[in-house]
Amino acid sequence: MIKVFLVEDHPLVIEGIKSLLAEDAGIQCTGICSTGNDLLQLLKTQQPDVILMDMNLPDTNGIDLCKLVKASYPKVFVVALTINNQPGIINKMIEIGASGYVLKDAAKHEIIDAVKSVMNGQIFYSHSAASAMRKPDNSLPSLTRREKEILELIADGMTNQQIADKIFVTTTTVDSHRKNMLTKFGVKNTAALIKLAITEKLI
Amino acid sequence: MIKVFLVEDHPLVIEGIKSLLAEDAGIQCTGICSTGNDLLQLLKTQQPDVILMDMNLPDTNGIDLCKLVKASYPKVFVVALTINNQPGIINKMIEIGASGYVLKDAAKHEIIDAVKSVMNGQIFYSHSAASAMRKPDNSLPSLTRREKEILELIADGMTNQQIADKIFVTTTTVDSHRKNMLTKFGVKNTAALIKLAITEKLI
DNA sequence: TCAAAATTCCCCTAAAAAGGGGATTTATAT
DNA sequence: ATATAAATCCCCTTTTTAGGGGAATTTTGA
Repeated sequence: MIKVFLVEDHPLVIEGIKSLLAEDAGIQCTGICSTGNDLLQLLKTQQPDVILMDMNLPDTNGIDLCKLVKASYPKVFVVALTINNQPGIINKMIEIGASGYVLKDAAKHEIIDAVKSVMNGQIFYSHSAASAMRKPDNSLPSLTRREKEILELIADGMTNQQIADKIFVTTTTVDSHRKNMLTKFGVKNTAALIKLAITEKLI
Repeated sequence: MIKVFLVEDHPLVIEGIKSLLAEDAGIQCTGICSTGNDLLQLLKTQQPDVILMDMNLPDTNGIDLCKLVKASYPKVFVVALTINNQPGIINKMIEIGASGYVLKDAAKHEIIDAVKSVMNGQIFYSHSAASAMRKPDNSLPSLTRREKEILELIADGMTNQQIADKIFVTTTTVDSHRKNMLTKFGVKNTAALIKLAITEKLI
């Protein structure tokens, strides 16, 4: 019997997954919680074989939570659940020790497939996650700490001058970072940069 | 026996709602489809009492689909399902004839409550939808057709000049629209405008 | 039908961003 | 230790946007 924990904050999705898992006699859902903290508490008393973990939790994000879980319980398999298929995030999750990635638009059977596959030591990708990754070079450049900080201030409507005053650098520095970002993302102006940053969840 | 159609494209949410509805003996789910078109086809052969309708479908949006449904089948109650609680959309849906609005983070019982309430002729809001509306003046100005068109081009990185050439107006016209949007949303520059437009799902 | 909203267009100036070229000093990771 | 990346700073010019006025013509909804 495979024991599964479910970490998910949307009651409707919880219901959906519960009822899907219930259809398979070899799988038992032994724990459900809706926050990262709840999961960490629950893990102190019992460990499942597999954790189905939503990437967008109220108190944390999938990357950090997965890191924490794998650090303390390396033998527990983590399968990421998410609505957004960002190849960057998928790779990041696998890198830090997750065993699978299932998009919420996955077909019904894919949840059960995922649980069983990772128990065999395989890495499982749902059909749509796999196709998202197959797309040629979908990997975006990443923002440095400073760039992210500045980009967020730009998105808030601040000018180079205002940002410079706020973070105690000169305007040329801020402008350099801005131009750097335009170049590295291959966009022509700030408007396109902001759009890309938000839709790709860089900020 | 209340007959319910479910229009939803995420298999996991379908499962969740199906299993929730199955818990109530007075409700029967007589049709499930995942696109607006499928719903319109299905309605030709049979009409339910209530339609639970996701607002984000692959081929259409909730507003348009609800309009179409209510135009042909005014006696069918429509309950909107959504993950994002935008007070503007909530009001719009009720305005065009929907009978309820349930957020996907609603508690389990709220789906069944919603179905039963609207059958009694009431307007039903899930707890979180209701609290979203109670927030003082959360309503954002809306974009006109032209403004939306131009804003999308701005977000794609085009300058006033390039947009003007594309839509066959002068640059001053494009600039007027841009400035209008800055004013009506109370933001200082285009970067902040794009951020707001994307996060509020205006484009 | 008729007022309100949307769309279009023009003037002006000042401020900000983009595009080009560099260069130096910290960090940081192999 | 030492390349590599990140962060800082400077020059220059041109383009674009912002901020301040208006005003005419369509559309559209009540």
